[in-house]
Amino acid sequence: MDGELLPRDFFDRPVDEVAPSLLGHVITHRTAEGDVAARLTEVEAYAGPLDPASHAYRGRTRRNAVMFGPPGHVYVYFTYGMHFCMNLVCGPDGTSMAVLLRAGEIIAGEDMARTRRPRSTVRDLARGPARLCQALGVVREQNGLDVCTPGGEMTVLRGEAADPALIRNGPRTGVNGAKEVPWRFWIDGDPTVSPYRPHVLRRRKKITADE
DNA sequence: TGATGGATTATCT
DNA sequence: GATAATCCATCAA
Repeated sequence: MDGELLPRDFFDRPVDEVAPSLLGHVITHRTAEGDVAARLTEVEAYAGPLDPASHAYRGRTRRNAVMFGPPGHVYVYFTYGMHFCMNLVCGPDGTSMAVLLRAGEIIAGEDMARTRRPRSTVRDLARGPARLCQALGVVREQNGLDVCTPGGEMTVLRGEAADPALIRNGPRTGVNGAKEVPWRFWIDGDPTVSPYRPHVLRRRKKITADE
C-alpha cells in the first residue's frame, strides 16, 4: 500500500475530535498473502478513566496497556470468546483514549478479504468491528503496532475525509455504561455502516444437575 | 476459585 | 426476533 500516512499529531488530540475526523480515511494491513485496505465509515470514541464504557476505566492492565502508551498505535482486544476488535490510540502518552473502528468499505485486497470471510457479501465484508478485523486479518498478534511508520505492517492513509454535512453521531453500540454519551460517529447513508443494536444481557445457560 | 458479563456475529424461527 | 458459540477480564468470597 502506498499513500500519505496520517501524521502522529492527527491522533494526539482529544478522542471525540479524532473519531469523526477519521471517517473517510483508510486503514491498511499488509501480510505475506497480500494487502487489504478499508475506508472507515463508522467509529466510536472511548475516553479512558473517566468513561465507564472504556476498557481503561479501571486503570491499566495487561490487556489495555497499549491504550496508555503513545498515540497512533493499534489496541486489539478479544471479546465474546471468538472475536477481535481494533482501536486506534489517541491523546498524549500516558492518557488512555482510543477510537474503536466499527466498520469500513474494503477498497483494496477484496479477494483476500473474501478469502477470510467466504460467506460474506461484499457489503458485509467489514460491516461491524469484528468483521472489519477479520477482513483485514487483524488478531492478537497485531496489538500494539504503530500505524504512523511508513512501510509499517499497518498504516492509516489519508483518504477523502467525509463530508462534515454527512457525519452523524449517536449513542455507542452495545455498551452498558454511559449509554447516553453520543460518541458513535458514522457517514450517513453509507451501506457499510453497521446496524445499531442496544446493549442486551445474555441469558446464561442453565446448569442442569444431571445430563 | 467460581460466577458473571461482555465495545459480536451467524444462524436459526 | 432470539439464541448459541465460547475465551477472558473482573469481582466477590
